Amino acid sequence: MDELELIFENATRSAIFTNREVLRPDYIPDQLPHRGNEIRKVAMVMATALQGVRPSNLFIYGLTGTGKTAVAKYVLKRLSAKAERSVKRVKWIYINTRIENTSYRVLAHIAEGLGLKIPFTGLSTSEVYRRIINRLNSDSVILILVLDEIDFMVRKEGDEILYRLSRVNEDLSSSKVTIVGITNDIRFIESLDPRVKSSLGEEELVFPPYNASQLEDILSERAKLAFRPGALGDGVIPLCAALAAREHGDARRALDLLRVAGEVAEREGADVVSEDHVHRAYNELERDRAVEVISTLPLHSKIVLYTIYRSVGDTPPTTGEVYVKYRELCQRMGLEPVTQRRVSDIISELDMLGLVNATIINRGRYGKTRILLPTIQRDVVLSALENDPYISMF
DNA sequence: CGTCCACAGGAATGACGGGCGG
DNA sequence: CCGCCCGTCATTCCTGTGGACG
Repeated sequence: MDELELIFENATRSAIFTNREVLRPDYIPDQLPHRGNEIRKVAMVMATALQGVRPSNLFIYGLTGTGKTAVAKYVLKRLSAKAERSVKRVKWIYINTRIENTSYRVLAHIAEGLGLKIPFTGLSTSEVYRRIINRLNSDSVILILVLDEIDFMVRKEGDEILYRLSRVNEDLSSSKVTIVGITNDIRFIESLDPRVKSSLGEEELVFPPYNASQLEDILSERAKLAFRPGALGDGVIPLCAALAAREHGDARRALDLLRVAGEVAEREGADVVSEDHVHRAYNELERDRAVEVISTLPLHSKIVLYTIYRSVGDTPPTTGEVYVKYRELCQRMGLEPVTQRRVSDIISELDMLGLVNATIINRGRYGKTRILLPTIQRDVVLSALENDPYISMF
């Protein structure tokens, strides 16, 4: 066997995985462990469609990786399968408004889902809306619209499409439309126009985060499909679950961790995934995330981040101290520094991105400030910053 | 017990570049 | 293609605040 043949063989035949696709975030399993209550609730709300009655609009809230999307898709898939054998026709369209992030694209997506041909530009949004209405009126169907990550669209476009969609039934005679909104931002609901809020939230459902033992069940379930028998070390799944549980019980993170751990093991030619592989996978994921986030930061945010991480070892700096160092650095780099007010906002942004930990403290006579603690390994941050041509010049 | 520190963080406004509808 | 709008980064001016100090 020649060298290339060997490489290709190794790529196709894994000592670790039988099917790694089932560990990817967009995979929808047949079983959704520990979401029985949620599945039942969604199903009960949606079931009226089978009697030809419009289901109530539903609002689903829950942190990332709590199974919101998976449950919604799962129930609706089952529902439409059941409906094929009933009198009333039920149709559902899934839209991720983080991707279809303008009202035009959302409407165009709906129109396409109804079998209409819509150019990606050229029509006004009201024209697309009109065509959707016409189509629905010439048909008799219960249409369930799933708007995932609905907060993204509203942040960008305002809630006027939601208002329009929530009242679409007033323009319809034979067909009916139900809206299922999904978000992980709880404050988002409060920011809505009260009319939209009451209409969209006819039914509400909160998805609690998974705890460590529930994550273990989810991982075990998938691992059966993903890994070769015996390819997983004993402590691997509990460890992945524990690490992910620490980060708000995010099942997606847990699955990523398990998959990457498998890939790390595979890369080194091990035939069993060990706990050590999990730790390395954890670092790798954290590193990737940090590099990704840091590389897209504006220049001055990078400089502020740099001053915070450079001073590790001394006592944790306050906003004022960081600002002084930041100004020095700007001068050395020949850049105009931004104001302290702006740096204050930059620090808040870095805090929200999880790149630093900013805690407000009151030192009485010595004022109120924030102390900045690093949250990530220093070399990860510094090497990510090196990628910036400006910064690497020092 | 009132001051006053060292900022937090809200509001208004502006420069700038990119995308979109007409 | 052009004007307009919108998001982002930034400034200016501002009011708010917990508690050590005198």
